[in-house]
Amino acid sequence: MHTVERVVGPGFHARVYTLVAQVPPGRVTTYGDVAAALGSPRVARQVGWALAACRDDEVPWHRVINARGTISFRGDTPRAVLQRARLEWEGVRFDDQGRVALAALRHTTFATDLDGVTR
DNA sequence: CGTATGACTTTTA
DNA sequence: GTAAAAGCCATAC
Repeated sequence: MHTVERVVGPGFHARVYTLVAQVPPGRVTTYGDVAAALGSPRVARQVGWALAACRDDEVPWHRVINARGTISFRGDTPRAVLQRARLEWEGVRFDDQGRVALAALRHTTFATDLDGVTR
């Protein structure tokens, strides 16, 4: 199915994919952590933007949530439901508030391997 | 090239 | 604890 033709377009996306892809299953990370791994904790928005433009099934975008430990969705409810379903399917438990144990599942150990990526 | 928006974060009240 | 405002950078028009 179509492979990703242009993963490395803007460049930023490539790094986001790499970091997110390094997040182990059953674990979650926040946009800020990914942004911080990229070098700037303020680019969290761009991280979300990169994931929004992401159509790569190989990228566990569902493992990326906001700093509140909840799923971020700005009008795309189906997407949030899908994300929660995938996380639950991986073993992530949600509380009554729809939040995950961010303190325990928060993955901040990123190995910036930009070997195969532009750099 | 300039303006507007955005799957966010953080600070301050 | 919640609420509102400012900040940051990239994509889209």
